[in-house]
Amino acid sequence: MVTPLPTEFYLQDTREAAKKLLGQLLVRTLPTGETLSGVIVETEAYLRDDPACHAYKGQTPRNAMMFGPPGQAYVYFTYGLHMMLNLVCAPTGTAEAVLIRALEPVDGIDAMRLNRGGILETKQLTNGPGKLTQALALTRLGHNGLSITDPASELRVMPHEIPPFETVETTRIGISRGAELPWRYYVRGNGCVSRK
DNA sequence: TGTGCGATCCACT
DNA sequence: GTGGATCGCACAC
Repeated sequence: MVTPLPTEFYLQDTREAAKKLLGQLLVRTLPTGETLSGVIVETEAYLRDDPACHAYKGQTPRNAMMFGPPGQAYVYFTYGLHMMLNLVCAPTGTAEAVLIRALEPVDGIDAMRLNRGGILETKQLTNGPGKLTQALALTRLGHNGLSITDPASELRVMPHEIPPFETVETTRIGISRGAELPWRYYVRGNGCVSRK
């Protein structure tokens, strides 16, 4: 029986966790019992004292989940349209997280295509943070605060092996403050990465 | 109580 | 390559 990555994984340095999450398997179980999954191929780290971090200015009802224990999902809504999936890292109260930006679909590709509402190439299903939450049917009300370490959880990160790959470190996307910090990581050459 | 803007995506040029 | 959609939150008044 394979178990999810343990809570301890999320207690290491958040940038290290962001790097090591590349190649791991994000698994989503639907209420129907159907399983959707994808390999994590792109992440970004958001740290305390990081001006781009939602928690930079202190705790609010919106970002409260980031201040909670590590190993749970922080799902939030932005641009009036999109959901973002983050994994909370560092000890309770620290408020650091890893943004999951892209997946390579593995299981449940037909269901993902339905959730995305169109005939799309497989790599188009989850090659962006707003797209992958839609493909996996993640919502703020339903999944914010969900454990990702509990084997019975609807959403969890499973240890996974993929062929050796090169990790690219670069600057983060879509932010104005702290934009110069090289805390975005992706699998070089993977077609599902959101943007070069 | 009002206003500005954001860790984006997609259609259209 | 560019701009519109669209809404919750933070902060100013």
